[in-house]
Amino acid sequence: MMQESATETISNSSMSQNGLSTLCSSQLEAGSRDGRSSAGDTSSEVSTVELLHLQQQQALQAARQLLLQQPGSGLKSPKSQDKQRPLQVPVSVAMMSPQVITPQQMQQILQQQVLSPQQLQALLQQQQAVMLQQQQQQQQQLAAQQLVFQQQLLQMQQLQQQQHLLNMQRQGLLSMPGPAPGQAALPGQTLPPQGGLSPAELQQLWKDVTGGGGHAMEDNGIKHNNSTGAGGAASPPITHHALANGQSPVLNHRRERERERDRERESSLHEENGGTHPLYGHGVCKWPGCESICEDFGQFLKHLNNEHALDDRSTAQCRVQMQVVQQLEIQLSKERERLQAMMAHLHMRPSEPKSSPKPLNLVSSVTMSKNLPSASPPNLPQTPTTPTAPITPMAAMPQVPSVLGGANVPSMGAMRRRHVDKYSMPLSSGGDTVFIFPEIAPNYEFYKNADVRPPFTYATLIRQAIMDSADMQLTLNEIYSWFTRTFAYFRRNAATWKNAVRHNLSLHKCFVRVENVKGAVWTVDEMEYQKRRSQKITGSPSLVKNLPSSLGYGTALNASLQAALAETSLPLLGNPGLMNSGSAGHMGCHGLLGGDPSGLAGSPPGLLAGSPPGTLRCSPPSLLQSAHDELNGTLDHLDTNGHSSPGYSPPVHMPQIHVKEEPQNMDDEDCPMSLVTTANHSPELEEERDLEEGNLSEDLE
DNA sequence: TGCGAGGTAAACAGAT
DNA sequence: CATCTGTTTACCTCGC
Repeated sequence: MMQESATETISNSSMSQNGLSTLCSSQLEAGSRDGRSSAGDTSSEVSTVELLHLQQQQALQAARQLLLQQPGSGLKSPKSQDKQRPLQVPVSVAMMSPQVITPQQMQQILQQQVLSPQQLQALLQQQQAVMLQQQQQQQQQLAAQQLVFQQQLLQMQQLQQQQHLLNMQRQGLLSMPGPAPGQAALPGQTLPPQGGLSPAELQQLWKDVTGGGGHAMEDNGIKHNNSTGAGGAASPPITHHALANGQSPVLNHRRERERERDRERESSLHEENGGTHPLYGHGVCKWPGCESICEDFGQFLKHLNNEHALDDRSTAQCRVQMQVVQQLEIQLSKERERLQAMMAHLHMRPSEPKSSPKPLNLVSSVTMSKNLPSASPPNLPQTPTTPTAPITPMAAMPQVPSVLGGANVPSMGAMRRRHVDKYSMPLSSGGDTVFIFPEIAPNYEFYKNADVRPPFTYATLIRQAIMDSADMQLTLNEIYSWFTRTFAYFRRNAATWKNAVRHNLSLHKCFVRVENVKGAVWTVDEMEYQKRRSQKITGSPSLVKNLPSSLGYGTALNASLQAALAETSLPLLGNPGLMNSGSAGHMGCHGLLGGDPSGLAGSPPGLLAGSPPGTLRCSPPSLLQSAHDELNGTLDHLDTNGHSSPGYSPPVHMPQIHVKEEPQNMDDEDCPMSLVTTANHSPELEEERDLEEGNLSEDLE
């Protein structure tokens, strides 16, 4: 819930517009059929959706027929695709059914594009013909005026959508991590399970596009598209967005022109912006996959114009980015649906009526009533530290009323967001921060960019920081840097939270100060930490008492139990061997279907309930799904003594080994959670003006 | 109601 | 002397 809420709030606007646009498209089609639908006619939603599906099926059929007529066409069945001649199917599928496109297909599309432009054109024409035929058969009257009106409306909304999408991209909200070695996709970019691209795959796509893949591009559709002149080079030959819905190519062309105008306008706006550019930060070009160093803004502009001009490669990169965004949007819609269902189940007010798209709202109507952020998505990364309009921290937190309370309100004083912390489990992966939050894991980027207080205790964060370091030890200043680097929230009020950090370091025995050559460093006494944690758990009678009934998110799923789960994997994190950032989004798939978390007696099924068995997948996991799955996987790794399966070795830095003090509870610690590795060196963070200086470079080492 | 956990503020001392 | 680091105490809210 937590995660869903945050994700929703981040991209709500985009999704809403997209959804509206899609709906409008459907209605447009329907309107041409029965001539009765209108933009505000919600009663036609079902039928139009069905019609859309029908049209997609028909278009798919047409594409298959066309391809089957071609010699060497490899379309026999979806299973018949092999890697030698894979593209015919992917292209057709990609155009007609975006949600079933597989990563391989996408890659093939981008890399090879076996279909010639003529074939594509023929395919489109045939698709259009089939659609028209279908319409003629079923349609008795055509309300021409309505059609025109709806087309206009559609264009408007398409325009808005594109604008917003571009904004989001440019603001880095949906930024694609560069292909830096060891860098993996962000949790927030985990892609949907329904055949979407995994972050790693998208990463590969970027590499392909930015690297050798560009040549393949030039040899295929894009170049041809340029020659056609329609929309210029920025118009991809296969506009996944446009064609995905099986809509008329004519309409798509129009949209492409609209987008082109949009891009131009945006570009000019940025150029007038005077030294700031969403693609430029900290002397580095933030164009996906670039990261070229630019001394100043002028040089950046030069670089941008030279290296990222309106050419085939840039177009392809832009297209991939669009794919990323679209996948995220699809995922967001699904997560939103799930959230709605969950909230409905819990008798909570739905955050938003699904049928009423709204601009980005970081504040859930369920719990938040103040500090309403006026920031739209584009503002989000730019104003994480804006004190006047802080993003209400708990807005993205779990929809548990007692937990939420506007922890970011400065006047709260000692008011706690007590258990919020326990819903989460920060993990680390040697170098790159890895957060596995059952509820908010995908929002790592969110916390990184938004002025939202992380729902973790200082102790947890400090431990995370230390475990995140290469040698499991940090100086105080490095801990500070980690805080500021990882959470936008800690880029202000430094005196307050730094004092709290010091206070916690001194207060908790689990933090051990070690005199080093360079000075004092802080380490984590893992046993002490676990001891403290287990005391928390065992000290809560309700934990055991409520175990049988903890089947949901209700009170039975109490804080103690959640704390046990939340911190389950913490000990593991320091093991660099477990951290393979390259497999982000895929790890944690092992043994996830085991189901019975016997090692954690009474583990909250409610927390795991979001994973219907049929929906579990290894690649790519959905945002929330992965968290749930990973939690399952963690539990599966437990034996009955609460010890984890092989893979965890105690941190060698541990100053003392406490053999005693075995956790009495069904200890769940030392269980590997799935490791969603995130790129942790986003330049956006460093843009914060009050960001603590220094130490940023040391992270890059 | 009491207790413990956690957050915040502050005082203080030693080191740099 | 200022700042940083580290310790300690006090007070607050919250959940149990």
